[in-house]
Amino acid sequence: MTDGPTLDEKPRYHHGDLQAALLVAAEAELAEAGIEAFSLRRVARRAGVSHAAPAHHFGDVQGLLTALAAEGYRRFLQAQAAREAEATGDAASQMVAAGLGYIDFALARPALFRLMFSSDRPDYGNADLLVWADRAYQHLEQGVAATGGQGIEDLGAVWAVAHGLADLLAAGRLDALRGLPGPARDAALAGIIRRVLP
Amino acid sequence: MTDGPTLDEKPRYHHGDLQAALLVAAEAELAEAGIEAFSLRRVARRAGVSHAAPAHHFGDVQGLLTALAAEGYRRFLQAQAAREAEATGDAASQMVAAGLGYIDFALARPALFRLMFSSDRPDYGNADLLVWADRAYQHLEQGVAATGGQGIEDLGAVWAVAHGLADLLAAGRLDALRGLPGPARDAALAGIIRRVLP
DNA sequence: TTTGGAACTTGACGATGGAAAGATCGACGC
DNA sequence: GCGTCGATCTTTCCATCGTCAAGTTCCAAA
Repeated sequence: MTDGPTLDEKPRYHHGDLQAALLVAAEAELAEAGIEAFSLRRVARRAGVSHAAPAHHFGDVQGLLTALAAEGYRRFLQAQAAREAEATGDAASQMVAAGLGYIDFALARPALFRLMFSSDRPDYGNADLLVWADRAYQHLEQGVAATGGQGIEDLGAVWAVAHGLADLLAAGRLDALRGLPGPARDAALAGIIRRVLP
Repeated sequence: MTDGPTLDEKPRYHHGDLQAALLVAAEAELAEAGIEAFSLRRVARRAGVSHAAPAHHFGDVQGLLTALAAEGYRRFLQAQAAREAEATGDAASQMVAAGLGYIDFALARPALFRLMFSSDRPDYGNADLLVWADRAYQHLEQGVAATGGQGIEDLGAVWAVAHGLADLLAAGRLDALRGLPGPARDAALAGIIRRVLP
């Protein structure tokens, strides 16, 4: 990972760090084409490599999309952490912040969000993906517990609003809300999330 | 549409009602394969017709999926109406019932639900699809207004919980809730929905 | 320096969606 | 009854896709 290939190297037979380059290319492809038009061969072209090269690192398309989804959950947690860092320390505010981070992520990377939450293509038996998805779930669980929530009903309520807002906004179904000026939008979303807190 | 072809007719060159037959086949294909593996040629085979036959009735895959999505919104409204008919007449109970119908639909036809809410493939410029999607939106708007809701925040709150619950449950992400015995599940879901009512 | 394995390429296969061109059929005018 | 014309459906062809098998290039350890 350290001292990777610089930009002005002459083309070599061995790429150097194809695995990472393919992930970058795949994310770009996903963002531009969406999951439903995602093409492995285009990803390979994007990375300047033959169409069969990805197989060696990821097995098949599913392998690549699985790795991408796992990476997605990592960023997903980062987005929530970023909002939480800006919020006051009480449990309710932290929970609201996590929800806003959830929504931030969906709006910033809608195709990746869809890959993670509305696609059959990643392999949810994969250990790495499971770990990161589970980490995201546990983060939610802890946040709900901190606000005094108990049981699946409290957890489901918080998850559902956050996820529902994220999914609808990312799909362009709640443009009246999305179109609000930044702070007003945040306030409106925060107000909605607060309604379901225990 | 009346006196359509009976089951025991000999195979004819002209199908009789291919348009309808293709929609039925397409829904089966969608339910079995999902959107991401949906194959137009398999739909044609299912309907006992050449792979190019659908083109004449729907143009291309997008046309067929668009028609399917429009049909989906019709059923979606029916599912909500069914729950509303069983509920008491006060506005809040009606709103909760609509939410339960929303969830019923997503659980009964997850792939169709995903086509309608998480796919780029239908053509949302299509007039028929727009009409039905809009009808569903208006139904929600009226329900929220009846409970005294005003503005995008009240509407967004109700839509988000219902949609979030539906999407997460359909994706198998809230199995602890889904696994509850029928009445207990309904009660839990109703409790969650009530939290966001104005 | 040799050599074995990892990284990558090339070429092939079956499946897909769409376009083009031909075959069949029903309905309407005469 | 008889054409004929447009709608319906089939056949054939093409580019693209994902995967597989076999070959090539390169690195690094022995």
